[in-house]
Amino acid sequence: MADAPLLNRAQRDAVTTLSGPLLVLAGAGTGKTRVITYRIAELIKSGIKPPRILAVTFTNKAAREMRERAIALIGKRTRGDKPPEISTFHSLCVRILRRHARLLGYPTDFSIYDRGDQETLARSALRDVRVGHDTLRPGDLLALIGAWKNRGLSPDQATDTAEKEREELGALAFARYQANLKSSGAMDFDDLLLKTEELFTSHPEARFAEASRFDHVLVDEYQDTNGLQYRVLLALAERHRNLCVVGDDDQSIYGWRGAEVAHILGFAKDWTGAKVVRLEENYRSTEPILSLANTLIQHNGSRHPKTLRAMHQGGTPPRFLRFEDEVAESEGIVREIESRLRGNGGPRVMPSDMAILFRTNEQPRAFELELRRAGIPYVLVGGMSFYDRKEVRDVLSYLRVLANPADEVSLLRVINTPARGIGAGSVEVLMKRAVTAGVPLWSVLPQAETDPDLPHGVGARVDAFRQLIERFRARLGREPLAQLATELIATVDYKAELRRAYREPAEAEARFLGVEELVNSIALYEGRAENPSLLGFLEETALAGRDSDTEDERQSHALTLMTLHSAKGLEFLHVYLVGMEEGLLPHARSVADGRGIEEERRLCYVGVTRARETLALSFAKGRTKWGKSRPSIPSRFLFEMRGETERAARAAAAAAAAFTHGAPEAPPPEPQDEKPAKAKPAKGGAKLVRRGQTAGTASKRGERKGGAR
DNA sequence: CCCTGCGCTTTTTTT
DNA sequence: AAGCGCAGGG
Repeated sequence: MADAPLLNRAQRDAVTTLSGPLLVLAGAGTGKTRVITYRIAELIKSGIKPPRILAVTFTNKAAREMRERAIALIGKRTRGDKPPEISTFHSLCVRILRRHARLLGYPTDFSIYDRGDQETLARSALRDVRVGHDTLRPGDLLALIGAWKNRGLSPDQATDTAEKEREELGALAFARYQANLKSSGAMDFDDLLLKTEELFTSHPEARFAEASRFDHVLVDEYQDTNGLQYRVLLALAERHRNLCVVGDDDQSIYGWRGAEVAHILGFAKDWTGAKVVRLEENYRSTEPILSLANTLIQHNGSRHPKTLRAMHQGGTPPRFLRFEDEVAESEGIVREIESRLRGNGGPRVMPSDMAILFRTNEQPRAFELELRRAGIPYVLVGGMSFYDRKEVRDVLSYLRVLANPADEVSLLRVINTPARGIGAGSVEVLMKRAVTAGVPLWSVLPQAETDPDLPHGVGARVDAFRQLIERFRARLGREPLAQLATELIATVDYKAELRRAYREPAEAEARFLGVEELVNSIALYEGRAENPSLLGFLEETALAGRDSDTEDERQSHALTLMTLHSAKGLEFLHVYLVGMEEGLLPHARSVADGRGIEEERRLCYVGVTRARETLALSFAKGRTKWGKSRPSIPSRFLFEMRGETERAARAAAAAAAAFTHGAPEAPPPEPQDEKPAKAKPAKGGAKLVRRGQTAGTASKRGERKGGAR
């Protein structure tokens, strides 16, 4: 967007309307980040003190970027002054809660439970409430709990509203889940918002104090605000009403997480006198790409009607690529990328100019393999992250126990890792003691030595473990954290544990590198933070684990692989949107109701509008799932984009038939001439490139199979 | 208590 | 294909 005019008329309007509620309906690529940062600068110019401005984003990465841009704009003016508060909803709430946790009966050093911890907790809660034979899966329970928390329901209220049996079971497990969180002195992601709301309702003075810290509130990606976030926002902004929200209803892709488009659609009603500014001039994409996006999104019924105008004329038409299967898809696309990197057939391209976008986290596998073979640097955003690795989680759990010994999920994880003779049976005995006494597991460990129910010798081992933790705990804050962590890892001999668990020496070594990397990140944190503390480090890893500075650094010279959800807000010169198939995009689980399809369509729209200069959409005729190959039907969106509504309907019908009968042997989804690869280019002239399985492809595949064994 | 191996399920997106 | 839970032998 470097070549956009300084500010166009609408942008200027949004930037200079300084007070009262303001809704900026900003289409994709219309410069909304620019509007927010310029607005912050304008507010400061008008005399508002920077720290009295709060800007809220959805990801830490977005917050970091906005902070940098804002500082670059206002730098001189704020010398010596505190900067504006720019953070995500979650870190904002953590900061609020740390100040008032005691009022809610939580320790100030409460732990933050991420998705992995939530699953552990969900699993154990389900074990406790199991009735009869059918039970929920942890993932299903978490989805239920998330929905309840979003609506602000307590476990009791959830029980009252439960209708189906699985909901009753879920509500029961919810009660356990929440009780365990509480006794662990821990909050999950939703709790951070929920407890903030609770704080604001039950302690008006705390709410007043927090709301009084700001005169202006700005919110990015407002279309993805859920009920909890909305209510926290309301509490912070309702006094001064200087609330500026920026978003695009066409890019609302978090409905499954409770995001309500209603919030952005109804903003003018919720905030009387709200001014509305529309940004419709797109500075990102070339005209053919944008027209494809416009055609697609017009198939959605419930939306603010708007049409983006391309400021960049000319450009190449998007291409549609057809492949035999997911392996051919990755081979074909990576070969094309290789040739682009060499500068064949056009200007030379850097890896960082390109992105491969997909719907689900299993899709990048094939691409990773090919990219590694080709020696092309890439970063996989999201998915199995560094912090999901077993060895990293183990060490983090040790650290979390040091910070907050009541943290039960972490304590249970490390109490016998590496194995120190405290088996599952003994842990169960200890747990019973804790439950009966109504105290955290940690608090009953001192009595283990004299516990008659523990097998001989176990009590002493439990006590040795407790003393080990106490010893390190006492040293917190007195010496560098990285040093403490290194020593702890050595004392428990975690390296030996890895050698035991991974018989392949190379793998054990690689795993230990992960541990060392974690220690490095602690050292980096200590160097960077103003007031380094164990709590601060853990908070960063929990809230920002997936996007760190180092990740940013890597991304700056590598090709990006990521989900459509992660791609929101970003842009790339060249985009490959892969796996354009029924069941994948739209995803099978979203097809059930009409509303689901619209969100999938928006997701596709987000993908298309990430591209600046070129866009390729690919699909495979078949795809392997659990070792079995199944035929695929081209996505209805491919047809919709090209104005072939009739064919889109047929693809949808074929998909519905294939999914309901669930037959892998279903007849070929549609006659040969239905395939986009054979269809005539639509108006706007999409150029078609066919890539089937060639002899070269086949032999290459043979090679890899041979080589992999 | 610890380890191995068998069988069963798995189908979305994330702060 | 892969990860998890569980049973059975050291």
